[in-house]
Amino acid sequence: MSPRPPQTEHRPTVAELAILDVLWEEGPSTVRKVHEILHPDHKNSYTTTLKLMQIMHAKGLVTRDEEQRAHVYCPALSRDEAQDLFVGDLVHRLFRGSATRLALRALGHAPGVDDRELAEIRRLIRDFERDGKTR
Amino acid sequence: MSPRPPQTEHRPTVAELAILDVLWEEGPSTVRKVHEILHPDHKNSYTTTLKLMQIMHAKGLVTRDEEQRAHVYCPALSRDEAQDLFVGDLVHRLFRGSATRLALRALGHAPGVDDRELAEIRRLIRDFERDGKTR
DNA sequence: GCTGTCCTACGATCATGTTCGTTGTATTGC
DNA sequence: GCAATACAACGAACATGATCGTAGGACAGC
Repeated sequence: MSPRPPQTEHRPTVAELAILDVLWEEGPSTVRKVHEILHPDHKNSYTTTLKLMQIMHAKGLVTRDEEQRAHVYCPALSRDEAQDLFVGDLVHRLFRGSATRLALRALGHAPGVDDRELAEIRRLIRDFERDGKTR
Repeated sequence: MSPRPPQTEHRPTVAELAILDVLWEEGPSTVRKVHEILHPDHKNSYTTTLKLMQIMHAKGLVTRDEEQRAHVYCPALSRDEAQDLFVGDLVHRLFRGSATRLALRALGHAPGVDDRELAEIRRLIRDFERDGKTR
């Protein structure tokens, strides 16, 4: 019922996000597994992935089980939480604080949604907001 | 009719975005003006803003008119273009490539759009995409 | 028990972004 | 003309992120 512990002070960096993505998709994983999925071509060194994940652990972005010799890592924040963090940033930095504008812009990127449909959704949203819901 | 020159190789950084934001809102501006708007409290030094804008010029993120002693800077990319750059990144990094998912998540942040309305929009989009438009 | 393999830990290095002080030059007010 | 002010241009310093090499310990197979 209590909403959540503080959960994270730091935003994940680009490289960290790539690692979190693997953990979100694959579930609890060792460094080895993450590394093989992320760099099957071995263009990056294993120790790079290791170092990154150690740093993430220090930051509190992941937790780990040290029972086995090869530690098992889990994400400390959900994909949804990360999405909210970055959506909030983007809205603030580039969309003058309007999440609606971001949504419409994103729909412009979506396949299968053309201009006519966009206009329809836009009208819908405008009507909703005009109704003055205060959540 | 030709879509556009290559326009920009580099993504603006956080500090650069703040400067671009001023240029987008205020139109062509001197370093002085940008700095006063960005740091009216003078917590940052003028030369910091200057340096940043010089770097942006070197990167091609802004153009400038050097006729006057105080050069006048213009953004080299529009807000819309910048939005597309970052929306594309975010969709790729955090939304498994689905711009629609980003849009819906963003609407979750929008004031005046409640869950019932979100569901309605979601259904609408699903229907659109089911129709198999290939743009 | 030795050797090779796999793991963690850690320091070093490099790239990039941000901040600021200094210098030199133009402009303005007196 | 001279002093004060405003500006551009650097270079330097610092912070952060990303990459990698090396060292040391556990563990397997022989």
